[in-house]
Amino acid sequence: MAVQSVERAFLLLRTLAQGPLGVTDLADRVELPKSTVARLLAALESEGAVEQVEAGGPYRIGDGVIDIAGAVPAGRSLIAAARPHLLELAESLGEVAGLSIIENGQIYYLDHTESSSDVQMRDWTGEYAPLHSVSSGVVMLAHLPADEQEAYLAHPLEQCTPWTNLDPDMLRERLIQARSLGYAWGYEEFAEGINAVAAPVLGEDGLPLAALHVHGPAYRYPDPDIAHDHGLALVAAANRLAAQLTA
Amino acid sequence: MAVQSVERAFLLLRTLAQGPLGVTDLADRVELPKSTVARLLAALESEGAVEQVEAGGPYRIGDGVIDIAGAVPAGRSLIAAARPHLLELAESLGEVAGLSIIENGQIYYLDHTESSSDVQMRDWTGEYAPLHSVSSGVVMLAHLPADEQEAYLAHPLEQCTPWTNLDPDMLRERLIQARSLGYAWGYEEFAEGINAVAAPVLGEDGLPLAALHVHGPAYRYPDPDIAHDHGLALVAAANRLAAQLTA
DNA sequence: GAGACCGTTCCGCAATGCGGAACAGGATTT
DNA sequence: AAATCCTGTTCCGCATTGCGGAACGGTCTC
Repeated sequence: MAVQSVERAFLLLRTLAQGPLGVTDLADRVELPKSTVARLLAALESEGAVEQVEAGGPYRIGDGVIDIAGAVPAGRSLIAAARPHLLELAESLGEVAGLSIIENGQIYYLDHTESSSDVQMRDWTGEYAPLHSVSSGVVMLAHLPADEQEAYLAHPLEQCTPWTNLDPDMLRERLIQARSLGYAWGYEEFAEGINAVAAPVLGEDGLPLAALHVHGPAYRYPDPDIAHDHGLALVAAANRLAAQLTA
Repeated sequence: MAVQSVERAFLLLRTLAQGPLGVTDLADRVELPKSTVARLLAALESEGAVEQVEAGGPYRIGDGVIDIAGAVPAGRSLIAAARPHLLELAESLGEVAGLSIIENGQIYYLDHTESSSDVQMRDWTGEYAPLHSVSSGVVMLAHLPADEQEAYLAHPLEQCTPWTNLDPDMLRERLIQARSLGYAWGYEEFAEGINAVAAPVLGEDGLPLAALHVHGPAYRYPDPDIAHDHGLALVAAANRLAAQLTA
């Protein structure tokens, strides 16, 4: 049994979210006595959660709720929006799918589907990776302005595995290719035994908002016959997510 | 005396708005017993207002609050989002700061900081001004599509003060300059004795959502040595607000 | 002037929320 | 391996708090 007053308070808030209402009207809709509604509204008003449009008149949602909601990290709604796309990718491609953004000049993993394969793999959600060492980083770097790309390539690059590509010229070539193809593969450059394909989720300005990727164990992923098709699947999913985010 | 449970529930929500916290930590910060906090969190969780990041772990703000806030008309959240930026501008530049949008082909002032200077100035919140006569209008007009700019310049322009610039060719030149600099100054063209600098808050499509401005009395504002710097400060604040709004 | 309807306020009552204590589980330390 | 610490969760006796019916003041309509 929850706290009745809190339950009722949120009932009032959700009802007011549909549009401003007076005490009597609100009481009718939520089927509570006017005095109860008035008292709860007074309490919500003290918290800034509701406000009267004019003295003695209808109530509406107040800045108090907006301030609380506004403090929520933007990435949280991105995760919610991307989640169905990740599940679809994981289902159709048969490997783990993930979502990441650039944060502090690195890849930050926001979300992953659960690993359902026989090989139990580590979940990188909440972790960071250098841009150049993962396909997500490569595809997002590829869509940053040239000066930002150069600034990144000019700073010391981390050798994550023996296969991590550190040569700036080869990396530049790789960025060009990623931009051209729309996706990129990474082979054991960040973690040994892990390969991944990624595509960028672009904003209307062409800058990368996020990246979607699918990764699997290097010993069986990818089968060369499917590498390009998986790349295209990532591009398609990323484009669908981008369209949704900018609608 | 408000409803204690509602008061406490919102205290928890505001505290969680600062970042996810566990029950014990939260109880310490709000100085309530753990069982009280746990019960209120359970109630808020039932409403979707909070959620546990992981089972048995920290709590964070939930979609229930975001959904309620999301139902609020956009202008209301724009004012809330812009407010801290206005206060910061007013504080750092030492003059009144304001927020406006284009409404019905005119500037509509949504909000202003309070005038703290020795010269008491009028508050234009809730009022309109012709686009060409104020720097806010100029910077937003500058970022509208060319056909909309031409349509505006083709219609009769109001002479608000003897200094109001009405020449279409000079106004076109001014729009080009505003677009190039990112900000614009207006000298007594709307109200005698008032100068203002403004920068546009642009959406991801490059179209103006709003404008931030700072204005002061013409006899002392701006000091020529600081005009460019204040312009840049407006640009920086507008860009930060834009980033926040489109996250 | 009477009636209708709104938001607001009051107050007796008992249901609800409170908070101390205890519990279960996981992590850390010895 | 055992003890300790700390977390989130649950329980339950108690009394404070919230409830809701009734009344009030103000505004609008007829």
